[in-house]
Amino acid sequence: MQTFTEENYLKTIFFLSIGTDQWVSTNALAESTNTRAASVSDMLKRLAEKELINYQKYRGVRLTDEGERLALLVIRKHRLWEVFLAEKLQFGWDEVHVIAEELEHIRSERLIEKLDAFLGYPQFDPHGDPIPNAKGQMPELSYRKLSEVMTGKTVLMMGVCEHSPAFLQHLDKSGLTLGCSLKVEEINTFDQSICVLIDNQHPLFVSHEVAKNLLVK
Amino acid sequence: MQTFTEENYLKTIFFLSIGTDQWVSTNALAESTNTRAASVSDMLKRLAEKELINYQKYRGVRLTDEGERLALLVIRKHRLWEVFLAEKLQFGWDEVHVIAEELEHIRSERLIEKLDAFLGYPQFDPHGDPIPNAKGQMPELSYRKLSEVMTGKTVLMMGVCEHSPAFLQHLDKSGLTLGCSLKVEEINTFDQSICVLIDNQHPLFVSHEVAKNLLVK
DNA sequence: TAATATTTTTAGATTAGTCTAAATTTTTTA
DNA sequence: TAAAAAATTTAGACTAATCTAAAAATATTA
Repeated sequence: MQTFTEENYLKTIFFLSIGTDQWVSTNALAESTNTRAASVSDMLKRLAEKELINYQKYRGVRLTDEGERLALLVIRKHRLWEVFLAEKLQFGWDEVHVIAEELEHIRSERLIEKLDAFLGYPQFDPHGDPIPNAKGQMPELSYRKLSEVMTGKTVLMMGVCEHSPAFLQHLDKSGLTLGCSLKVEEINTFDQSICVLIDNQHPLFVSHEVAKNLLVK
Repeated sequence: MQTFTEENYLKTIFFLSIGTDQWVSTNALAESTNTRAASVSDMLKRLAEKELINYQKYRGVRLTDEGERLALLVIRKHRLWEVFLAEKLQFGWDEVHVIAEELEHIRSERLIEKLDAFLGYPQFDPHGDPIPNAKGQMPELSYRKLSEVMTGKTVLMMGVCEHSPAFLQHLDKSGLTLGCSLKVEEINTFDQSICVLIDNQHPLFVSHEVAKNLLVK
């Protein structure tokens, strides 16, 4: 049985590992968890003791299979609660993360399985992120970024890379919602900004900064 | 902002104060919180420091107005979550308490107000206990115990005193649910056990021990 | 490759919440 | 009402999670 803090470390290590086959560094963890490197070192010893991570002094950490399974179960809970908050309680997609950060630590397997059923076994959270299954497995998704799409192509908005409220509120204001179609009309060579047509109706100017953070297929 | 532990102490002091105008004793708190008297003394100093209780050494504690308000807000959250678990997730009334003990500490006013709305502003939790309002006020209910009802009278089952899973499961097995009508057919003078007629249909034998824990009107 | 810079770990403290054992206060009782 | 019993508090210690400052290891660079 893990503490809240241990669960948060596992989750953080998981996210920092994604995409790289590198070991996660102490400093990266300190930054992500808003603590100091010394505190991270302490915690890593504890997690290694419990065999949830492989830890090599000065070299970094990796999740063990069990550590990854636990991390994914926490992420599963987080994302299911986000769906609940957005769909049932009408919270905005920019608001759900903070509350789910607390709810994800509620310990009851039955609760989460019943919640899953109540929500109709959703596959994605309100940001388009996939929801791991009860065994702690998550499908690999291979979406492109909008910034990589060629002029003239039409794609569907499937998710976001950036999850900050500020970014999500910006998308709301721009009329960019999950599932909308985006036709790339023009890419400005100067600053990589893009003109898109949303759902074949509304034109929109999208900065490169934003385009880099939109996942499409 | 209180910690989980502080919130639990406030809640416990509140429940131990109900009905009596006595001050709550250190030992009573130690028993309720499954800690030692010494630990309680420590915590009481902290809570007194924060002006959430009036604490007189060796004499006991009382909640201040602010302490009572906070206790009632925790109870509000607890009971609203219980309604959610029972009505939306189909948990039994014997299962909801344990999970709500964790959910009651989630910190978001907006969450609890939206949950309240989602549930249709329920007035009672699955055990018939009243739900405090957002200001931290709870209606006084004056129900009798079934053990105090005269032979021949018909009453409605409104709540329970005892909340243990074992007791609630016993009621389930007996067919005693909130809102059912109970006609007292006979009271055995020997052991105070009672014969009742449930909903004018099924006869049932009720021990004094059970009757003492059923609230009726 | 030696000197410097960066990263990481260790050492030693701190806080919340808990404990046991001993001291103190209050209550009960003879 | 003094002695015994019960309740409560204090003293001192422990654990988890954190911190700062210093030491040690690794990486960079001239």
